[in-house]
Amino acid sequence: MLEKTFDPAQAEPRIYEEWENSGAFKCGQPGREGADAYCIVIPPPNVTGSLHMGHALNNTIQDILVRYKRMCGLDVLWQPGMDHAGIATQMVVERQLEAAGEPGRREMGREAFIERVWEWKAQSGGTIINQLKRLGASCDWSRERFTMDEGLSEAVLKVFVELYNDGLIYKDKRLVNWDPKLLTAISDLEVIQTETKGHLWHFKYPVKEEARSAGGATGNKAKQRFITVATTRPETMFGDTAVAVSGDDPRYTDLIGKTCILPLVGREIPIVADEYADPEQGSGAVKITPAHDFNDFEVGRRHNLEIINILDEHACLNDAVPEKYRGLERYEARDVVLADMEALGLIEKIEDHEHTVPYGDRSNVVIEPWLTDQWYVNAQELAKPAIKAVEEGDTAFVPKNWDKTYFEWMRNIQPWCISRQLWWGHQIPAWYGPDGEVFVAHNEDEAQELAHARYGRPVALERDGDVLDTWFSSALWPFSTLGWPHETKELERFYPTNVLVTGFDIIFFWVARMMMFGLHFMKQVPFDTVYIHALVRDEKGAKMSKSKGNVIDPLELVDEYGADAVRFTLAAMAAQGRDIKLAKSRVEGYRNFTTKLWNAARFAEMNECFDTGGFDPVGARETVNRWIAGELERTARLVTEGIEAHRYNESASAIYRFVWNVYCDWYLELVKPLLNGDDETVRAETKAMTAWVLSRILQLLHPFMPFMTEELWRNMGERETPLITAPWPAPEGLSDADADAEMDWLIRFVSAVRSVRSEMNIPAGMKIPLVVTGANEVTVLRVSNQKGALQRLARLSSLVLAENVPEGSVQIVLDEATLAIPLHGVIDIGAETKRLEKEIARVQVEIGGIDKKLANENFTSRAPAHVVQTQRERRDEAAAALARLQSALERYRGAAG
RNA sequence: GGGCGAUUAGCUCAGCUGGUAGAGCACUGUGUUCACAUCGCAGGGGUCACUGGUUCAAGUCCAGUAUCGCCCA
Repeated sequence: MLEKTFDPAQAEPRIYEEWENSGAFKCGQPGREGADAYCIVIPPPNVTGSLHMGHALNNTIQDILVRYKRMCGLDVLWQPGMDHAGIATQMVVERQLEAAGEPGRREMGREAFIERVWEWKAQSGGTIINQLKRLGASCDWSRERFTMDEGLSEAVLKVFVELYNDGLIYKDKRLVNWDPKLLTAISDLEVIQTETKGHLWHFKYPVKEEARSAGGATGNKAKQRFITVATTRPETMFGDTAVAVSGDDPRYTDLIGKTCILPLVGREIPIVADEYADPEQGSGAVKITPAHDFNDFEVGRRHNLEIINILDEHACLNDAVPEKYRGLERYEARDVVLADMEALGLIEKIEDHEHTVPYGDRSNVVIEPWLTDQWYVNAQELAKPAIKAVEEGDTAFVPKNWDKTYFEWMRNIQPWCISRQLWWGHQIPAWYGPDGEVFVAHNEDEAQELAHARYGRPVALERDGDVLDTWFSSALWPFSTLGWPHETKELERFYPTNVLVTGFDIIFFWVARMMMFGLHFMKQVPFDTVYIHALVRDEKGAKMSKSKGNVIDPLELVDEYGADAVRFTLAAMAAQGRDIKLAKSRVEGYRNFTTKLWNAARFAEMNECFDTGGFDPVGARETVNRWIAGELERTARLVTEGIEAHRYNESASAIYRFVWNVYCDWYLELVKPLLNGDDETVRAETKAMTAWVLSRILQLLHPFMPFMTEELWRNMGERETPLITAPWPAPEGLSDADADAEMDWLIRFVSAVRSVRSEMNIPAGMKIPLVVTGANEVTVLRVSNQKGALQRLARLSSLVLAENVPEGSVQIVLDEATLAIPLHGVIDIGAETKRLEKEIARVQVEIGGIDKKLANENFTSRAPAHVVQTQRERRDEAAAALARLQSALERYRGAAG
């Protein structure tokens, strides 16, 4: 016997273990050698990460696809793994060392530190993997990969060396986003631009050519001309090498080409005309600090300006500034500069000013644009085929409009800085000779060979200490995890993969880079489809983040409602193109749905409806059975189409409606008498159909709620295979229009009677007589066929056919017939009259509307014939109903009068 | 500044290619034999942000306005 309720906490781990032990998650299952392959690579979560709602949605969608395709008979690989998250991981371990009072990273040295990171990973890394399992993710864990694994590292080496040899990786001195706390370069995408209230300081720089006359020490200051520059970063003035003004700005035209004297420093710097200076902004003149501002760097390049780096790696002033200021931290320096400028009377004014300040997303300190030597990938070159592939549809975004975001970024792509000043990661395979010459090779021996060839003798080589950006290795994920650079059978079989499922915020991070490297090294796109799902937000629509403290922990929801309910909720809310604002009440509602299914199964069990196999629904005789088979098949089609089109919410709502509003609300109620009846043939067929439909429900629901469906599958039939590897329902041509029409009529009949009962406050327990009048042949037949069901569901004491409506009856118009409920003395004629009048008014409005349409020449001539036809039919039906309602009303009036 | 998107029932949201406005939750009334009170039955609630346009027909297509959100600079 099934327990009274399903206990997810007890059942889910047990079922998951059984799946895993059975090998069902693995690709290459016996019997599927000849089947089509289907592959999804997981967007690798971070080894330090833990499951948040975004992961829950992302992996639920992948698991739905994977389970569905597995049931369709494909050879499925869901390739799992994690990336090594250079900065994040290094920070975690460093913090751990600090907390334990142990020597820091630099004290213990590189090798020992990296050993500690591996230890950390073994002990506490990858908690997210177990969290994914709790969600039911059916990844092939036997193939789990990590970006720092030997195989993936081999791929990284090969890629680096090849791209270097092809000239697509190079070393360059450029401005990077420098994190002065973590002491490494970081990517644009790791920089958070934050709106900040600051100031705009207006500094007066004296113009050399218009200085006061020599010798006038005390001054005829009025004669001295100044140019006023506005800046948000006074402390960078030591690095100024020009002042820029707009060439169209009449205030400054005469100054272009002249020079000014940089206060505090005394350096002469040119005044140049450049479009970057905006006459509307500040004073219209800007100081140019090419070494410390990305825009200024470009201006400097255009005017061939000197680039003076004034900061060290900690963002303290270096020896390039006057002695007084050396060693000052950038914000200390700011205060000193302001004080000194003030003392010189060179501050014209100070305005409040809102501007964006870059912060490191990990360190949360202000990022400094800093001039350094770094390794770069020529992303512009690699982007070309990646852009083309999407333009030509080799890879398609779903929903489509995301390709705009992709194109926008790819077409404006900057050189990709891939070196990081960290220890945890793939160390760059570059060795330097005594003269600084670089040798890029797969290993030191090979580098030595190259060096030997150059120097003609063995020399000491020093390896580049930097490591590669984590995304460099993540970019190889779709093929490195399949065994590349080795020609494995998995690589052959599963590349290109089918779909990448991810959030839009990841388009730049992974999608773009995977596309570039996939195309370059495999000559094929890494995936046919990129499905971009919604972002999960909190109830108010804010992005969930740790700092905001509005995070809903998916595992808490799983504890509370079960994994099935959480998954179903996410699927049901995963409509395309919209964010998900998650409310707990939705999860609760879908938990109730799982309970409903459980109870339906218990009902089936109590009535000995077991799926013993071998039942052919095509041969069913009973109308109700033929009907439910057709309804099931229509639902199966909707569910299938929904998944195929990535419209998971449509699949979810189709199966939800079928299970609850069709199977439970009507079918099970209708078959109760049959299951308890005397007709053994009917009974056997109904038992079989009840069980068969339940099995189909379990199959269709399995991708969405795998645990409960698997549990019921085992308990509700004799099975050849666990549900996870059971086949997906295929269409069998089960629709029967006559059965559908009859059941539709029955449902309307029962609903109408119930409605009237409720309106008239007829006690639920009270059975009432009902007389059908004006019935045509079909209705006469249906009444006879469905008499038991009608009496039971409408709670009728008797059901008869008659010529005339008995006096004092409640009357219900149903198609051509009028249902009369004779209740002498019970009914309130006045209330009934009102009810009918209201109904009449409603129908009249409807008819009026249709008549207006049909009277319109343009409508009848221009609208498609079938639309016009539908309107005519609707009008006829409404008119017939109106006539019957009116005659019903007449009878009351007769009775009252 | 550039781009994307949203505005539909009290709340959270569906509504694909134009053709009778839907769901869940909440609310109201009511509970009959043993699947289910995590439930059943019945019900109330919407000038689909606004203004124009296209069309026989607009929540749906187009333009503009307002408000809100996100991404990029």
